[in-house]
Amino acid sequence: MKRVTQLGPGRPRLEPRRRAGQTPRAEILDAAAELFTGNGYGSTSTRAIADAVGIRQASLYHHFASKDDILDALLGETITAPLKLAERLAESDAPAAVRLYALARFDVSQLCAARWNLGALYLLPELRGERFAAFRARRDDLRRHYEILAAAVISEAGNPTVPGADLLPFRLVESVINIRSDEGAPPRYADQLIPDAMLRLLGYQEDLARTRAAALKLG
Amino acid sequence: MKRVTQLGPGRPRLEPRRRAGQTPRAEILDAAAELFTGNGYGSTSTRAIADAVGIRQASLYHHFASKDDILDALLGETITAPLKLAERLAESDAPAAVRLYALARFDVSQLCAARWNLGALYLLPELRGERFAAFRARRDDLRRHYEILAAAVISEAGNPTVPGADLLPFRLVESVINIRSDEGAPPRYADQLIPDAMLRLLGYQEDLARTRAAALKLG
DNA sequence: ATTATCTATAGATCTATAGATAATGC
DNA sequence: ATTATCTATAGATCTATAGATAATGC
Repeated sequence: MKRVTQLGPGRPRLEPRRRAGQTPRAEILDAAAELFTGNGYGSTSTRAIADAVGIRQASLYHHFASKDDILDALLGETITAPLKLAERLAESDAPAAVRLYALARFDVSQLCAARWNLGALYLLPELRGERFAAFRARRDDLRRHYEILAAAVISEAGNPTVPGADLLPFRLVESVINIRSDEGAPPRYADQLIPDAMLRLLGYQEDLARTRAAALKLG
Repeated sequence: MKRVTQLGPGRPRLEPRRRAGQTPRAEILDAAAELFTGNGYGSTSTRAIADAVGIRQASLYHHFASKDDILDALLGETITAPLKLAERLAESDAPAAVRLYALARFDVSQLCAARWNLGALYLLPELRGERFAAFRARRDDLRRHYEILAAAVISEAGNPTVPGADLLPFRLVESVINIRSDEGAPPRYADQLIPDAMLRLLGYQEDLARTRAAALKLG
């Protein structure tokens, strides 16, 4: 009879599988995400991660060369999809407000729906090092996409607005991370509240329901 | 001749003073703030703090019982002044928009001017524990002051706005922390950009220059 | 043969305590 | 006497490596 703990080659584990994920790599990432967001990155030991997976501490090193590599893999996952959408939207000829709405809505939905609030790790001082330069560059890219779209919305709307307002849409999206962290859950209807709020802030006066509908077709 | 390293009783240090602060306690807090915001909380050892101050690791324990106590003292400092102002403004009979403007402007100015970007520590998962319950309660208080003022602005302005918008002023203030972290410096004129933006978001249509002037008299 | 795990451990930390020492201040 | 520092160290970690073992798959 086949044991549920055994999915392929390799010496069997002493403990049954207990984490989300079909591969050891996915199990490790799920456990690390829970611990990093729950107890802190620097305060989480490789032993704690291994214990949460149900393997020995040394076995982690078969899948990741270091704790940094685990963090990098987790952060990378969060940025790939929105960045890809941003690049696709940059090619679109839809109005800037519709494209910004689509990007923000997608990004907010992902931040709300994710199993763990990984966005809370973006402010980690540990990310300053060379090790995470590639991650920072991709995140900067995403931020620039927001700023370009925001500037275009301001210009297309043609209404007076606060100078520097183009910085704020990206930060409004990030605010979902803080709300989720403080209140234990994302705000209700965040995927509507945040995009609506950012367009109003940019001086956009058109009908938001229509803009939203157009954005949904783009996404 | 009196040595500069000696400010009072106690065995002399082996190394000269080098940190901001007139007391050992202040020197330790300054060094810890630099390291916590630069390298991460969990990744900063008590030895690293002591080295940055120029004392022995064990000497820290004469001033703080644990690393947690150092973090708590740092966080407490950041919240005291804005909370005090919020309590004073709650008594005022000025229009809600003026009071919200005054609070946000003060809070943003402090976040921008602070020697270290301590706000970046607010998302630390380490703060979830019982140890930091008092800090969390004070921060929740401040957040509620923002939400009450924001709801009052929406109601006084009487213009249509996005449902849930009352959550966002507090988050716009926090965005200064993220901008400072990502760009290395606070946004120019943040103390005007952020309060202006939040009032517009709440549907406030009056003249912002006049509101700002009234807020400055209140502060 | 390849893979994923295991056991064992080296060497480097890290936090916190005990107790000595060298100033000031009464 | 009081204070702030020092030296020394116990005991508990923590990361990463070396090498053995027990599966699968060809």
